[in-house]
Amino acid sequence: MKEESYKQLLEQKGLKKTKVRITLLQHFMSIEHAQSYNDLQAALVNEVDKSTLYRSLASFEQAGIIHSINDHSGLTKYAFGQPPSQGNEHAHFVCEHCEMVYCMGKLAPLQLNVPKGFKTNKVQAILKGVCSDC
Amino acid sequence: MKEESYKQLLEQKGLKKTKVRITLLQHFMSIEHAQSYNDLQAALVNEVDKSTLYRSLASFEQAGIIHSINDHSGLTKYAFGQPPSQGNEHAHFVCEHCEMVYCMGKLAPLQLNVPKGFKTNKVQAILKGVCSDC
DNA sequence: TTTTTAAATGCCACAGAGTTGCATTTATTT
DNA sequence: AAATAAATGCAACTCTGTGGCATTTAAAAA
Repeated sequence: MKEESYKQLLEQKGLKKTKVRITLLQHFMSIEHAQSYNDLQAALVNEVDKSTLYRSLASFEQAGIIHSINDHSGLTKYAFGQPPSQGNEHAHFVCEHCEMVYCMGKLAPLQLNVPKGFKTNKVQAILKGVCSDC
Repeated sequence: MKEESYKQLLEQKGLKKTKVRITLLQHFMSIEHAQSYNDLQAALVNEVDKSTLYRSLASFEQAGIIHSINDHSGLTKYAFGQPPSQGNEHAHFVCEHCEMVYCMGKLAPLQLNVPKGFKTNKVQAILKGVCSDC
C-alpha cells in the first residue's frame, strides 16, 4: 500500500500527518497480530519517545483506527481495526506457545446466566490455545 | 465460620498457619467480590508488608485457594475459589458503576469460529454491565 | 510564499504495580 | 527445647504508563 493511503486515513480521521503517525500506521497495517509497546518500539527502531508513542496510540484508538486489548499478560496490546462496540464485539486469540494475539471474527451472542439483578452490557472474550503458526 | 476452619484449610493445602495467612483467608471467605491489592491492604489495616501480601496471594493461588482476575482495569484482582481449569471456566462480571468484580457461574460452552489451524484450549470471558447493588 | 497558530514531539521526572535479595522472625519438626 | 525450613519485613529495584513544559512541526491564514 502506498504512503498516500496512510495519509488519507489520517486526514479522514482528522489527525495531523506526522512522521511518527505515518510510520506507526504503516506498521499496524502491515502486520497481522496485536502489538505491545515493546513490539512497536522495536519496529520503529527505538526512534520514538515513549510518551509520544503512548500518545499516538491513544489518539489512534480514540479515532477508531486501532483498539487496545487486554490479553491477561499484563501488557496492553494494540491491533489495527475499530474498537469493538456494543453488539459488535470480537474475540481475541492468545497463542499459548508464541504469545501472539490475534483478532478473531465477530463473537456469536453468548448464553450468559447472570444472577438476578445483574445486567450485562458487553462481553470480552479471550481464547487461549495454539495458533496456526505453532 | 470459626478460626479453626481457616486453619484446617491451610493445613489441608500444606501451607503454614501464619497470622497473615489466617487473616487474609478469613477476609477472602467473608467477602463476595474480587479484591485488589489495595482492597486487601485496607482490609488488613495496612499491617502487612507489600511483598508479604503479594507472596501470600501467590501461594494461595498456587494452592488453589484463590484465583487472580484481570479485569482490564490495570489492577489484578483476587477472588476466593479455585482457579478456572480447562472445561471448568467461569466468567467474571465487572460492574461499570461500582467497579466491583464478581465470579459468575460456569461458562456455557461457546460456539467459536476460529480460523483454520487455530486450536482453542480455554476461554476467558469478562462481562461488563451493572451489578445488582447498583 | 511567508507568517501565524495550534497541535505533536522529546525530554525529564514521576506514579503505581509488582518483584527480588537478604537479614530476621516464626511455625513446625525432631 | 533445639534445629530447620519457610514466612515476614525492609529496601531497593524493574517495568508500564502518565504529565508538565519547552521546542518543533504541520496546517491554516495572510
